[in-house]
Amino acid sequence: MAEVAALVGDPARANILCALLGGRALTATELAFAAGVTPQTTSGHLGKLHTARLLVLMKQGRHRYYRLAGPHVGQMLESIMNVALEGPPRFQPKSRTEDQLRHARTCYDHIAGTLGVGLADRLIEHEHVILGDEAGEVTAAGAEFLGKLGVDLSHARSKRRVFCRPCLDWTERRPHIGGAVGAALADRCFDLKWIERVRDGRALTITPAGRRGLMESFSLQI
Amino acid sequence: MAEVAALVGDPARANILCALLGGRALTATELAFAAGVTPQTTSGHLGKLHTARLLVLMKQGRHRYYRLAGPHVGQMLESIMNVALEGPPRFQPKSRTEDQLRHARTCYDHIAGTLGVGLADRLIEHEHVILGDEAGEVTAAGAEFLGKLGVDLSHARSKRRVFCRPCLDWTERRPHIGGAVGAALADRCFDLKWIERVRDGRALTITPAGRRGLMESFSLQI
DNA sequence: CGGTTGCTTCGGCCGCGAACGAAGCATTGC
DNA sequence: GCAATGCTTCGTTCGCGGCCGAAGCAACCG
Repeated sequence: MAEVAALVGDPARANILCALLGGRALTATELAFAAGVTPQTTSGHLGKLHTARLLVLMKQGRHRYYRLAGPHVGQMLESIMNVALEGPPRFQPKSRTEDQLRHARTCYDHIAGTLGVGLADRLIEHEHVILGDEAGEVTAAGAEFLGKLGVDLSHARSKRRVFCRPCLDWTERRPHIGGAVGAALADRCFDLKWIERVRDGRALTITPAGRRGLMESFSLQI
Repeated sequence: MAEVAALVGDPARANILCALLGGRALTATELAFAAGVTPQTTSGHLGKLHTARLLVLMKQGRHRYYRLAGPHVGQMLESIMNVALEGPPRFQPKSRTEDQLRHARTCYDHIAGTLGVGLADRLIEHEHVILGDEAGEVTAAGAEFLGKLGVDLSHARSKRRVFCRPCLDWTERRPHIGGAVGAALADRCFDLKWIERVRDGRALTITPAGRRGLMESFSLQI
């Protein structure tokens, strides 16, 4: 157990894992950039994370794509973040990308940040979703609403993962929607080109079409 | 975030935190024994864990009692253990206390191990409790059953914490019952003297009275 | 008051491991 | 074929941090 924690406990590796919280598989070089160290150092870190089975590897040509080994790893990282937030206030320089992250980002595979919390608020307000402390459910009205939006709920329901759960947002400190429903909603937003990924990181931008769509469907002013 | 993980990443500190997962407040010397290092080294570790607010301190005479700062810390530790279990199989020597832990132990404030999973199984089997992946609920029949046993559910319900949730058992690899319900049930078992703590650790022994009671109330053969 | 116990602070030793430079393999492209 | 790119392995340096011995406080006890 200490070994796993020690792996996350190194700043470079923590950066790597956070970058992978975006949910996408990234190459070793991209991760080297994210970690802020040279490729050869990164390679060592990736090797350790891989043999400890925190990451899985996909070889493709001369690229090596690394992904988190599964949701349990993401959940662990989130819980560590939560504890870190309860800690003494830390000095953290504000930056451009930091603001973007606060605004909208992916959280493993669903939407977080101001946008994620806003979506959750609207869905709860209209009783499309009921969100408890540890789990949530989509109402009949919510299923219809999301269905009209084009979100594939039946596919989400068939998956072997938790259908709907709250996920504590580390910037807003309020829950957004995770689980299969959160992932399906995020997928649909990508398909509709409402949101787009920024470079290699977790940050998202809302497109003009997204601005319109969110206003029409969710009455959400960005 | 890396700082928090690094704190857990040291073997001595990991031992301290695991010992405190028992839910009780322990003195610095007891924790030194649990960690396997000298008191002065332990003191340094406790200082760090305290300033990082993973632990809280209660001074009582010349003793200093340390406790986990809250359920979020316990939850983090559990999630790290879960990931550690998914990792490559580790060589772990079997010991007497290890067996005791597998058999019955506290998990922060509720019952885990063979006993904890057995209790959960029986409650689910009789539809006294419904347990999902991320949350659970006590049925009307279950409330009556637990009430007759003397478990104070109304008090548990009034608390500001999650009422009933599954907690993945790291030895049995199946869920037992956590949350306020799990804590209330454990409290009652202590009151009835069905179970007793072993020394300073998390391990529990089942008393002869407990053996009878568990058989009569839960048809649980130990 | 000493004496004991519980815990912390100080100082110095030592080892692990993170970091990078350089070189070694693969894969792709011209 | 040669060169470029992507990534890893090797070897070395070096600094952080865990560890303990000794000493310093603080609280109880006679």
